[in-house]
Amino acid sequence: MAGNKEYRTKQRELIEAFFQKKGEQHVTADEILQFLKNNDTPVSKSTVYRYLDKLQELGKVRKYTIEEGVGSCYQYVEENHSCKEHYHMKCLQCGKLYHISCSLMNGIAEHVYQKHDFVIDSSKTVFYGVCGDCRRENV
Amino acid sequence: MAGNKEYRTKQRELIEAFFQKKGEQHVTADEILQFLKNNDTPVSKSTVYRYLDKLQELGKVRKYTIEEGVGSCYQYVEENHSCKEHYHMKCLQCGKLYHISCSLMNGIAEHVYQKHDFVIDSSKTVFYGVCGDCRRENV
DNA sequence: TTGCGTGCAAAGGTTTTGCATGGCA
DNA sequence: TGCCATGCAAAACCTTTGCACGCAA
Repeated sequence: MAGNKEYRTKQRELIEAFFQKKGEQHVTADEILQFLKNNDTPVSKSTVYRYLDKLQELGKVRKYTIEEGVGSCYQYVEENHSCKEHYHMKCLQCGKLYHISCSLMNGIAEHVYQKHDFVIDSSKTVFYGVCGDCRRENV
Repeated sequence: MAGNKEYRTKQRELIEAFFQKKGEQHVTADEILQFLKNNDTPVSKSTVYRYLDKLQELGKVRKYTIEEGVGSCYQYVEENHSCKEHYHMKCLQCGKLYHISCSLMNGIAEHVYQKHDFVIDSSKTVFYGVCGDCRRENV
């Protein structure tokens, strides 16, 4: 038959707990690994990656590829704000990643769709520039 | 002294020729490797990656990370169209690159600066999504 | 001749996979 | 008990690096 059982295991609970703790922050596979190792509850790489894939399929997590040499980022999708759209801004100097979500920014996708015939995938779109902190430091 | 010599070699000419041929399409390191190998003018991986880095530094090529398992994409920057004042939209399906410039889009940078304390570098920012042509084809 | 560019192979990092074992239901 | 999930190690991937040799100027 269609063997689609899903087991609830300790490892999966730990991984989800880490995501909950991080809220809407981005998390890398390695951060999960390290955190669990430091808490004396190590989980293997394969398990993390496999479960990350599964969570992504289920729509509970989004996957981003922002910079290379660092690995992909994963972000937990809260049940309640599942459709919350937002963009990322990455500072080219300090490398920090910011989230922006406001009415103007959230209207961009609609505008671009209406006027430019293009459907934006905000999860893959990153604004590059320089953040305020770095700008002030540079003076 | 400031030993900043730049040699013009056969390998570099071949790589640039490939970019020229591809126009504004995106290209992966592997595509360059394969194309040159099929043309009986193989070039080593190291050379491709090293020259790609150099081209990027010189601003002749832009580097994007779109999907993984595929590697990074590189796009040739035509000398004449300096794409400074507007944004790019890249279709994730056909790889085509579109330019958008309109009052609303051009106001984004100002808004983000005023409200989010971040200076956008529009030349490095790319909107990812699906273009109208591909969307209609998918139906 | 000078010193930048190249090729090869090895190393680097992240992610995937095969297989035997473990553990949920 | 039946399967799914796990862990380990090895492999697969893309990319970078060290070193000796080649080649443009």
